[in-house]
Order: sequence, then structure tokens, then C-alpha cells
Amino acid sequence: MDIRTLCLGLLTFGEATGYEIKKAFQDRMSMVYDASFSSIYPSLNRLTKEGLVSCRAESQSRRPDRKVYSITPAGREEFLKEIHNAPAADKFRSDFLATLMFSHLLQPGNVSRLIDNQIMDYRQKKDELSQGCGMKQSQSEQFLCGFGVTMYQAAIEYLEQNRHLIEAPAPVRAPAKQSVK
Amino acid sequence: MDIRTLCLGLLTFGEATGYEIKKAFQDRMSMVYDASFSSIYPSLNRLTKEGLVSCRAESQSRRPDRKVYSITPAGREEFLKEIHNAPAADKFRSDFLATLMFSHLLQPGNVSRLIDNQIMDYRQKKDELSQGCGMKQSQSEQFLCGFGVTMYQAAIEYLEQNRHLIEAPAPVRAPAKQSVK
DNA sequence: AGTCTCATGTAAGAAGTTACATGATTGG
DNA sequence: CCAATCATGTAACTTCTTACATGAGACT
Repeated sequence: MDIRTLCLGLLTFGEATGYEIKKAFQDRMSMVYDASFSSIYPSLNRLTKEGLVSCRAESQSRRPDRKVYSITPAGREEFLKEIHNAPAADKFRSDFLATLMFSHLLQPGNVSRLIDNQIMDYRQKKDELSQGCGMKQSQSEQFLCGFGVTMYQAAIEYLEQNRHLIEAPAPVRAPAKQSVK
Repeated sequence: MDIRTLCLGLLTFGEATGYEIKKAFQDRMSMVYDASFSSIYPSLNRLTKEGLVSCRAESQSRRPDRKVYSITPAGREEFLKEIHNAPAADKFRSDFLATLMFSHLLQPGNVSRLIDNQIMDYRQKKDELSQGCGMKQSQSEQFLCGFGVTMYQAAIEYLEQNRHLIEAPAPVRAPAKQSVK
């Protein structure tokens, strides 16, 4: 799902400006998606051209016009079609885990520090999410929030319980020579 | 970490062709990263130009030259520098969860089907990973593999235990009007 | 007879990012 | 007085993907 579609989706909750949509991305979608102004504003312009949203400009003194976007019936239909498609597979990218793949090139102390930091990061993100969770209005948002908290918790526990596997490499009598294959 | 850097990293395990690197991505990195030939081949060419890898071409009859790449001392140094940087934050993208954010636009049956499918997907990926886990040679790989299995398991359990929250919306006396904010 | 593995690459395009451009108002 | 919030946008660039181009040998 691209940002254009997600903007359209956010507008099903009510009209909003680009600025507000950016906030919505941060407040309610940050767990699964994020977007910068530079993708949001062009998306909204394109959606307007396509007739999927309409735009009402409120002129303000000494500030750019406040452009309030609303979804049109055509937009609603388009978005409904979109969410009835089978969702694309989840994508997970982790530089942390990628780095650990090469822990044979790091000194034990560095591996430990890396893991410590990652656990702290996960903990912090989990806490932020937990806090936000309570304030969420809709069930879906609480559900998503809970999902995130659960995943962070699982990651933290796994790291804590298994870090010894890569921190103190078990002495091996006949060390297997590694190759790319 | 971009694909170019990851190619460099994979070459620390030993020399390899572009084709073999692609397989290495699939076999050992698929959980955290993936790459197509169209990013691997240009990356290797660029690394060669930069002097970070060297290339030995073996001509074969009726087949493109087999180009075997090895990391150079300069390449090793560059990669070491890279993995000593603090890793970028994990990125998680989920069309599934994004779709659930809009479950108010779906019929209950569709929500259920969506979740059923996602659980099946997660289960399958978890099983594939588990199977591969045993055959992994290095500790780091087993560690990564275990991480993946743990995360899939946590996701499955969360979905099973909390799906009712969005499948059967609790009847609300005064339904809160939603907005983007 | 058909599919999988081996083997390398280019071209075109999608999708997003960072940096740049501008500037008032509000709260600490 | 400094930072955050409000408010919109463009230009250049990065990075990766899909589709195209080519084709033999091995296995089922």
C-alpha cells in the first residue's frame, strides 16, 4: 500500500489538511508506516487531480492557505476496493540483525554493547507505544498498538534469553570453515 | 545498510559469484533483507570499481563468464567500519495491519478471513524458518533464525488471543465520532 | 516435454528521502 | 530568546523493482 492510498484511507476518518495527515501518520500509523511531507503533499495533489478527494482552501493571513481535503464518493469506492485486495506480505528490515550476522567480525564487547542498546531501544519504543495505547479511541487502534507492544516484548525476551549464544561463542573443537554457500 | 554493503559483508564468508550471493540472501538473510539480481550485479560492479572487491572471470562455454568476487583488504576495512556504526532503527511495514486500521470499512466476515489468512501465512513462514534453522551452521545464523521464529510465534498468539476485539465490535451506547486528529 | 539451476546484465520506472524555500504565532 | 507548532510545496537524488534479453545442461 503506498502513501497515496494511505492518505486516502486516513481521510475516511474525516477531512484533514496535509499537516494533520502527517500527524495522523505519526500518531496512529507510525508502527506500520511512516511518511514525510514530501510524499504526503504530492499525494494529496494527485488524489485531487484524480477526483478521489476534494479540496477546500481557507486563506490565512501570512501563512500558506490551509487546504482542507475531504474524500469523495469515488475516493471512498477506490479505497474500499483497495482494502479488499489481499494485503502484501509484511516487510521487516533490521540493520541490527544484519549486523549480528557478521558478529564473527566484531569483538565480544561490541556485540554485547550492540545488544544492550537494541534492548534499550525496544524497551523505549514499547513504553511509548504502551503509553499511547490507553489514549487510543478505536478498537482497531488499540489492537494495533497491542500488537506492537507484544512484538517488542517478544523481541526483548528473545534477546535477553539467547544473547549468550552469540556473546560467548561456545568453544568448538573442529571449527567449521564458513563459506557463502 | 544498503545492498552494496551487504554484498560486501557476504563476501567476508568467502569468495562468491553474483548468483551465489543472491542465494545467500535468500538462504540466510531473507528474514531481514532481500535483494534481486538487478541490485546485486550493479552493486558488485560498483564495489569492483571502488577497489573493495576483486573479480576473477572464469570463461565457460556457451554461458556468461562466471565472475568470482573476493573481498579486498580495503573492502574488509570498509565493511568493518560500517558494522561499527550504530545500526539504523528496524523498519516494519505491514499492509495487513494497515488494512486492519480501516476495519470499520470492512464487513465482519472479511475481517475474520483476513486474520485467518494472516495467521496461516505467519504459521507457514515460521515453519519454513524452523526447518531451515536446524541446518544453519553458524551460531549467528541460528540466533537470527530463532529470532524470526519467536516473532512469528508471538504474532500468531497475539492474533489468536485478541482477534475478538476487532471481529465482534463491542456494542457501544454512544459511539464516539472519529476524526483524523 | 517441462521445469529448475546456472549465469550475467540493462533499461525504464516506481516510490520514497533529504535538502531547500518561506515565515508567523505561541508557549516556556 | 529559543523551540515547537502551524502550513505548503519543489528539486534533486537514492534505492530498489519489474520487465527485458539470452541460453545451455540436468533432472523428472
